[in-house]
Amino acid sequence: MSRTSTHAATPDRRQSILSAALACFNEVGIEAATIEQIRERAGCSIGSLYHHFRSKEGVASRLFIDGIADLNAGLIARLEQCEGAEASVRACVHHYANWVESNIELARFLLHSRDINFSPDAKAELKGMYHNHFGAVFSWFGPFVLRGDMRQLPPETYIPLISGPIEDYARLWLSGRAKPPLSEVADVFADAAWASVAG
Amino acid sequence: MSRTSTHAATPDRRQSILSAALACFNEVGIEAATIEQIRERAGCSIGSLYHHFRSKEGVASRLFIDGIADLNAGLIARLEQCEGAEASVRACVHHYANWVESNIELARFLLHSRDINFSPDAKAELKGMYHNHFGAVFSWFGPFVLRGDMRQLPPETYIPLISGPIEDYARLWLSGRAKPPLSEVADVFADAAWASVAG
DNA sequence: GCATTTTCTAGAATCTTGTTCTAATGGCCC
DNA sequence: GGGCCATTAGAACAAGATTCTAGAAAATGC
Repeated sequence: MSRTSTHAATPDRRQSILSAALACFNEVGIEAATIEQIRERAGCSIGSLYHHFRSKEGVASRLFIDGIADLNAGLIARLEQCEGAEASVRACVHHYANWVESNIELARFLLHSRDINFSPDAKAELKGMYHNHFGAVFSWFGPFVLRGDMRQLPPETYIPLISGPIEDYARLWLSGRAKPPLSEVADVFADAAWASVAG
Repeated sequence: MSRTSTHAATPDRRQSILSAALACFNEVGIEAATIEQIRERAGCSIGSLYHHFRSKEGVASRLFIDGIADLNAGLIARLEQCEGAEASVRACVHHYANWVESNIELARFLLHSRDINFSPDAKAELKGMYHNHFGAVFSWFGPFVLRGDMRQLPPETYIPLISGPIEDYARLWLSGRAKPPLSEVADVFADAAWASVAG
C-alpha cells in the first residue's frame, strides 16, 4: 500500500512495543491497558504487535520474564565478587535495592503484577529460569551453611528472610507510600537479613 | 416467567456470588475469569450479579477489602492481649501465619492479586481502612519505641521487617513452592522479626 | 543482479465478553 | 387489592482482544 512512514522497516519495533506496553501497564494496569493504547504509543499496527507477541499477555510475559532474568543475572554476578557469608547476604539486599532504583518502571511492573496469565510456554521458561537461579544461589550459599557461618534453617525460609523485607519495602516505595529512598534504608535491611541467618 | 428454582428468593445470593468468584479468580486469575463462569458457579443470572456488584472488579474489590479488613481486625484484637514489645512483634508474625492457614483460599486471592482496578469508591474505602489500621498499629508500638524496648528506625521499615518475611513465605507456601506449613516455620520468622527491631 | 522465501506490517473482519437495559417476580406494608 | 422496593432474568449492546488476508520489506539462493 502507500509507503507511509509507519511501514518504516524494522528498526526495533519489538522494543518500542515493549516500552509502550510497560508504560501503559504501569499507568492503568495490565487488564485495563488496551491493545489500541499500546499500538498507538508504539506507533505500529495491530498486525505488527501480534506478529511479535502472541497476545497482550504475551507482551506482559516477555516484560516480566526478561525483567526477572536481568535482576537474577545481576545478583549472581554480584555474588561472585563477594568474599564470605556476611558480604554475600548483604549483597543480596543491596543488589535488590540498587536494581530497583535503576529500573524503576520495570521494577514497578514486576512487583505490581503477580497475576499474569502466562502461557504454557512462558510458564515453562519461567520455571526453568527459577530452577537455574535458585540452583546457583543455593550452591553459592550452601558451603557457608555447612561451614557454620550461616545458621541451618528450613531451606525455603532463607529467601523470605533475606529478600522479603527489602522487597516489601520496595513495593511501598514504588507506590509512594514510603519516602526514604531504598539506598538510604538498605543497610537497615541488610543488617536484619544478616542477623536472621548468621551462624 | 416460569418459576424455576433459580428464582428462589434471596437466601444469600450475594455470598454465593462471592464464593463462586473467589474460586474462579483463584483458578484462572481475575482477568481470565469470566462473568459467565462466575454466574454459572453461583447459579444466578447476569442481572443478579450486576445488581449486587457494580462490575467484575466490584466483586474482586469486595473480596479483597473484606479479606484485608478481617486480617487487620484480627491482628488488632490479638495485639490487645499482648504484654510487651517482644510478645507483640511475635504476635504479628504468628497471627499472619494463623490467618493464612485458616483462610487459605482468601489468602491466596489477597496475596496473588496486587493489581485490582479499584473504583474510586473502593480506593477510598481501602485507604481509610489502611489509615485506621496503621494508626492503631503505630499507636500500639509507639510506646515501646519511646521506652527503648524497640529500636528506633525509619517508620516505614517496621512493617517490612516484621511482616515481610512471613508474607513472602506465605506466598511461596500457597503457590506450592514451599512445603513446610506456616505453623512450622512461624517461629523462625518471629525470631527474625524480633531480632530486627529489638531495642 | 534476479527469483524466491521469509519476515514483517497493515487494517478490516470477527468473536469473545463485560456491561447495560427492560421486563418480570416476590415479598411487604398500607 | 394495590403500590412499592429489592431482586432476578436474560436479551441487546459495545468495547476490545484476536484472527485473517494481503501486501511490503528484507534476506537468501543462484
